[in-house]
Amino acid sequence: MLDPKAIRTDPAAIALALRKKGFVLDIAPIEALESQRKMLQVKAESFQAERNTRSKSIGQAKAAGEDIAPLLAEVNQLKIELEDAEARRSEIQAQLDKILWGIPNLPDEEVPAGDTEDDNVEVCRWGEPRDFDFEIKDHVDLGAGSGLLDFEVATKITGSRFAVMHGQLALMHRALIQFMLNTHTQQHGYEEVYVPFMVNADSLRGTGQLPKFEEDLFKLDGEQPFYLIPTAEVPVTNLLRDEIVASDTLPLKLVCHSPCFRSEAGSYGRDTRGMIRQHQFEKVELVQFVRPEQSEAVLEELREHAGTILQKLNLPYRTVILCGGDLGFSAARTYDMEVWLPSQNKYREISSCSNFRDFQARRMKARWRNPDTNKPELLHTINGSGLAVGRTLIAVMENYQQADGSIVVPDVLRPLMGGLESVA
RNA sequence: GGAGGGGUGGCAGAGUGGUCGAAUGCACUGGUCUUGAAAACCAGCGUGUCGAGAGGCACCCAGGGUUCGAAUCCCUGCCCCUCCGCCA
Repeated sequence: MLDPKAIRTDPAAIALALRKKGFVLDIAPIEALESQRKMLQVKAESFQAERNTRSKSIGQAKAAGEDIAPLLAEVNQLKIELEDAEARRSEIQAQLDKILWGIPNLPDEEVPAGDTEDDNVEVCRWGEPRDFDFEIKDHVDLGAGSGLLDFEVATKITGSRFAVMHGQLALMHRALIQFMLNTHTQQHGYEEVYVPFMVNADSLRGTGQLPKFEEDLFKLDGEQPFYLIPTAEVPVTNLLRDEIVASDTLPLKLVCHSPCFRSEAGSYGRDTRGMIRQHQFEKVELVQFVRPEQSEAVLEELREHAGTILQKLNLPYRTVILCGGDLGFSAARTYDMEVWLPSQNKYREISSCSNFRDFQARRMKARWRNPDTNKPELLHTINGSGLAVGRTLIAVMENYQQADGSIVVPDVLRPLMGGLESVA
């Protein structure tokens, strides 16, 4: 959520900044509702003040044994007026909230203009795509050849956009998770957390998936209105919802492995082949809570942490900064890390690292006590995948494939796979 | 699943429907004392919002309701605890 005060003071500037994200902010209704809200609030509060003092004097009169009937008659009219003003105020406030909770975060100055992913700007590149001297296969054919990756049986037991992995491939998938967690906890200073994979609506509102993107989520149909998490970002970031943390707990760096569940509504026909776009996938997520002045530097640091994984796996990748139109609802700035996929002859997203500034923190009231002012202030939140495990597995399969269809196990994974050198 | 008991400030823990935003203790911050520290003593110490300020308003799990007035009464939900049953 944006600072309502900022919207009040300079709505035109906010609207201009949001245009870069392709969001048209209609200022007039906000200003109209805001002025009504203010008027009604002042009115309602003065009625409340009046009621409070009168009620007190009734109490005193009663204690003194006086007749309170005339006082009661007086205050009755007041009560009716108060109820009316209060009802109108809360109606206006609800309308205002509906608008405010649906306004996306402001993009940073440095975010390039543009509408689609084609307008994203490459900022760096690492590694050289390998030259193959044989006809390459994609991960689907590689998996079918070895019998270790099966989409048909997943369709039978559940439906489309699911996969079943067997044997050594399932082992490699698990090793990747282990490798990522170990690296981030042992080398990058993150604390590992395990969290619920179902969350309530408040949590999803906090990080920004709700109220606008409910169709992207899987909602449970049981008695409890829970949702499956689309990313560990949701439960992990909400750890600090409604909390005020001491300054010496910052920066708080958390890493979490979780499954992620996405409905992929609206992406029919996209990436239908293979394991690129699934309803369920594993991800290792990095989340940091920091002092506001540190968030820019920490975003750079965090994307290096994600990059380290790709480098240790020796997978070629590039980093792009998302243009305004491609930027997510809650993000002020996002870098996508894209890994080289030989079968597609292009780079594909494998991590997304974003600075949300105080946008999520304001929605979830995540604060820290600033020792300089001794007042609670909003935190900044930063997160990124480190990495998407399913896509990392695809990248390893395709980049490490051999002419015979086997897959060489990357050096860093071997100790985690009982010394296995090749998956066939 | 059955039967009970609870949810109050960072923690512990009071609170006959009427100066209760809330006693008290601990913790914390500042000060006095001390060579220094501890102890003792004094003072301060929730969040949000409106206001230049004085101060107003709201918040005692959440949402409704009763009342002139609700932390206190009623309803619903959520959560926690104890016992029985069941269970990875």
